[in-house]
Amino acid sequence: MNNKQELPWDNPRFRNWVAVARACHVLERTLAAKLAPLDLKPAQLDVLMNLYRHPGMSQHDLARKLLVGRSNITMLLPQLETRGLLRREGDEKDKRVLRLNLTEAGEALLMQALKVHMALIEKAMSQSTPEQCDLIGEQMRKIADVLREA
Amino acid sequence: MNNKQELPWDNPRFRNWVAVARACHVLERTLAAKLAPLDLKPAQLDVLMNLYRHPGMSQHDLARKLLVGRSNITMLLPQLETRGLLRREGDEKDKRVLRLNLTEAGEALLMQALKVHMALIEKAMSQSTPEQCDLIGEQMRKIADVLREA
DNA sequence: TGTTTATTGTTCATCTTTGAACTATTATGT
DNA sequence: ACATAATAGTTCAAAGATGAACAATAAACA
Repeated sequence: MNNKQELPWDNPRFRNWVAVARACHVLERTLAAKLAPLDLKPAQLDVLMNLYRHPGMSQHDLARKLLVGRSNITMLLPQLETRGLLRREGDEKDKRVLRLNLTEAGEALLMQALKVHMALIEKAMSQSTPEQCDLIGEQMRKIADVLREA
Repeated sequence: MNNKQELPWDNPRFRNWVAVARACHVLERTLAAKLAPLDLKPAQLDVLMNLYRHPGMSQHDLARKLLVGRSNITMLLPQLETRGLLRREGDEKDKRVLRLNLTEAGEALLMQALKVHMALIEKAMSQSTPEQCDLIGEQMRKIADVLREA
């Protein structure tokens, strides 16, 4: 009666993915700790990074990039706007959308935070050779693609 | 004056790690959706999985395994205990600790949830050859080790 | 033994995240 | 043009996660 399916823990794919998830979790927590002195959280850093790379993007686009709901963005932005790290200005052609841009201060803080983030990732990824590192990135991009259609 | 450090996005390690983080995030969200019919969240599944593998573990040990605070466990368990998925019974030798065990129902639900989880991971990891998959797991375990000392 | 220090689990206040309902605006189709 | 759909952003209540402070128990050690 006991449906003794092959136990996942005997499956390499399962074990290896668990390792991926754990590594992600640990790095995220570590990043949060190292970012604390800048009074910045990982989620906020993600916002700054995306605005730097895509100036003038809308909140909707930002939410999609970050894989979170729009309401999350609405709650997240005021903190950063009040601190003078970004500006929200209405689009002239479409009065529904708000265009987002980093301020000088925002860009400056981002650069500081990126040093921290970068150092952490260096530490993590320097465990691998450049070839291994690229292979990992490539496979992960495939995974994200394949799952987004699921 | 502008400290134009090498921009992270030009750095393969950075780009590749971002891919890892995204893949994790997408899989987590997808898992949450697929687990909804079982009225189970990823965090709860993590609990059941750990109790299955380590019967009788304490809340403290569970928290460490899951990389969360003890209070998190305290808030998480009553839901599962009320549903009859696990039992908490005091250790006789050390009256501080509570020993955790799955019930029959908990084990049954776990098996169902594992099918879902496993299918998702299969889909994700089947993008890679077994060798690539093992390499990924190996590197990720290294990363987790190296960061936990950070 | 008796006192101090550590450990386990809980409580509580706070902060995030989430999704559904809502408003305002634009697009679509007849 | 007009009615209907879709879209951008907000609000709100509920659920989750976090860390500090706390009670009970155990360990260390003088």
